[in-house]
Amino acid sequence: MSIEAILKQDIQKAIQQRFDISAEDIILQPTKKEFEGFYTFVTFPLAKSTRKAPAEIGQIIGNYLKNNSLVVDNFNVVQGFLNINLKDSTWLNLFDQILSDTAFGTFPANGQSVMVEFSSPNTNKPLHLGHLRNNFLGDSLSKILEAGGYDVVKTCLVNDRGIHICKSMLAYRELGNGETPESSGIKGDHLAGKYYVKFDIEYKSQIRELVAQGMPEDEASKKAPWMLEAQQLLLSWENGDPETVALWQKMNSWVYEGFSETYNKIGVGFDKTYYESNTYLLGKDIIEEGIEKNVFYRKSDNSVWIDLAEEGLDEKLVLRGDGTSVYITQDLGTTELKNNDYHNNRYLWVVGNEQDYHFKVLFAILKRLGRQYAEGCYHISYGMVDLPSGKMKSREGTVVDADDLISQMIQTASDRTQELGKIDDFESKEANQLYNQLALGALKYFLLKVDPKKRMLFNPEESIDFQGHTGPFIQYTYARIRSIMRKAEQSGIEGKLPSANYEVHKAEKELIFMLSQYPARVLSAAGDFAPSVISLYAFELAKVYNQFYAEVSIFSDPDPEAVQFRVALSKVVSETIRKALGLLGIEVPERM
RNA sequence: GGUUUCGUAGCUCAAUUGGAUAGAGCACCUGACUACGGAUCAGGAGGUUUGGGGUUCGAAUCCCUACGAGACCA
Repeated sequence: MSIEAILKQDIQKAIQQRFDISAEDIILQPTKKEFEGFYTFVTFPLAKSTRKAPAEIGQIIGNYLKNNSLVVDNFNVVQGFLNINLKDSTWLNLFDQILSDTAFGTFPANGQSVMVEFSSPNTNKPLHLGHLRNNFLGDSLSKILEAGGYDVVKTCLVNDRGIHICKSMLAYRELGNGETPESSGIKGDHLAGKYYVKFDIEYKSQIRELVAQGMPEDEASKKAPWMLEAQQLLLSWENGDPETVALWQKMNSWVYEGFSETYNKIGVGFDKTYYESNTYLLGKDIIEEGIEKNVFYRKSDNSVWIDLAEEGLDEKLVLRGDGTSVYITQDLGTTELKNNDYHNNRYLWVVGNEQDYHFKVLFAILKRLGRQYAEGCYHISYGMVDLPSGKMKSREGTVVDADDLISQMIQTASDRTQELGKIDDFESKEANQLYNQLALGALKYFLLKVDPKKRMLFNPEESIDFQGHTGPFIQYTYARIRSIMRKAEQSGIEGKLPSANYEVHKAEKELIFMLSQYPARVLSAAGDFAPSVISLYAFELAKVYNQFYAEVSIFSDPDPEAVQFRVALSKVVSETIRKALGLLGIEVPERM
């Protein structure tokens, strides 16, 4: 049993014996820094049932613990807060438990399988900052859920067809002059994006022309020649016109090559990729089924609808009058397909909060249709990334391109490292690897430290910071410990637990306490789908270690037991940092 | 217009889900045994948690309201 569980049980006994009340869940919180102790029990809730003052209750329970609990050393009471200190032997015990747990922080398989869909790019433009938040979240969550005991399937649904793709195809056909990634030296996804922008420029000028001729603007935007042509191209594609399909395949293959380069660079991958071009026709049979079951109904124009007023939602179109799909139709079909393919217990979608309503509708429909798997469906809704100038808009060219950003970060990592001159003996390959680790560490940490649900601001100047609350700060702490480990090995010092009468230093207790929290944080991150929980933990652990490091001397302590103990502590901290950052998709360097 | 999310130090974010004197980082000041890695550590300053009501032992957190920002549905 864990120390914390023992402590809770002892408190429960205290309440039972002293007040004759059976307390259900005992909740302990970490004691605030300005007070003495490590665990705090709040006694206010017991005031009513015991008819005693909170401070008195604290005294009574505290005294009981001091006399009867095997783990408690002493206590103090401030108002209704009972602050508890553990015995030195208990601290050593706690550390021993951590030390001997080879799978510390990872949980055995829980028999649950979960599918995480994320990334889901469009093939008409390269990835930008918003995609990075999505990718990092999805990737990190998959790792966290795995550590939490789930069997995880990572999937990606590529939006590879539709009017937007046809726009870049059209612009390329008209203005491309046979340009290729090879001939132009432009990365494939950026090349496609270039023509998407060209379409928009030409299209807008066509609208202006029509408006100048006296046509109202909304009509002009529908009747501009290139818009009509793009729609024509979409029809040709749907009819399988060989020329159109060939162009589509050619451009998409460029994009995929570009994407895979970026995915490799950021270390993200998938177990299964679905393509919308294969799934966009799915869902229509489900519409038929829904009509038969009277879940859906037809309107006079032949369109099909569902009324979700009972769920507090609106009336929602599920199939157009001309029989063509809308987004929700495809999603119904794709979800059914996923379930047929994998039969998972849970289906998660990492998608921006702009689609909150869409997913509410999707899940509500699945429930109405009686799909069992609907219970396991969940939208991991995350906030948009804003810039100091406001929202990113691709049409206004204010997007932060993912590839550009990564290159900039690598450059900064390289400059900063060379300035410090600590790795002058590195081969250039080693050095480049380090710059990559630092650049991605900084970027991933920056995007993952914020609660996913909240929208966040991306300030380019702050994000490239390598000091303070950043990925490189934590990486630095790791590298520093590795340096200590090398020294310990050289001098033949082995890390081990001291004898039972060892007097545990305050800084050592702080470290053990932080370490002991790790497994609970993993579970909490998995439960809340929040990598930020792990991010903050890694930072706190690194900070506590740096305080420890400044406060005590590891190698020059006269007591050899202290030296060995601190080496052991340092080692576990480094491993825990490596694991925690690993859950964020961040690598750790031996030196930096 | 309807629905919905949010508003915390100058800036970016926390606050163990209703608990103590609301905490970190950046930026700004002051300091750190000639030191096991200074990409670090210690300290200072910085707050009416958007305003106003309410609920209770106790509110940044829950309810109402005003203002401000975002998103979605047409």
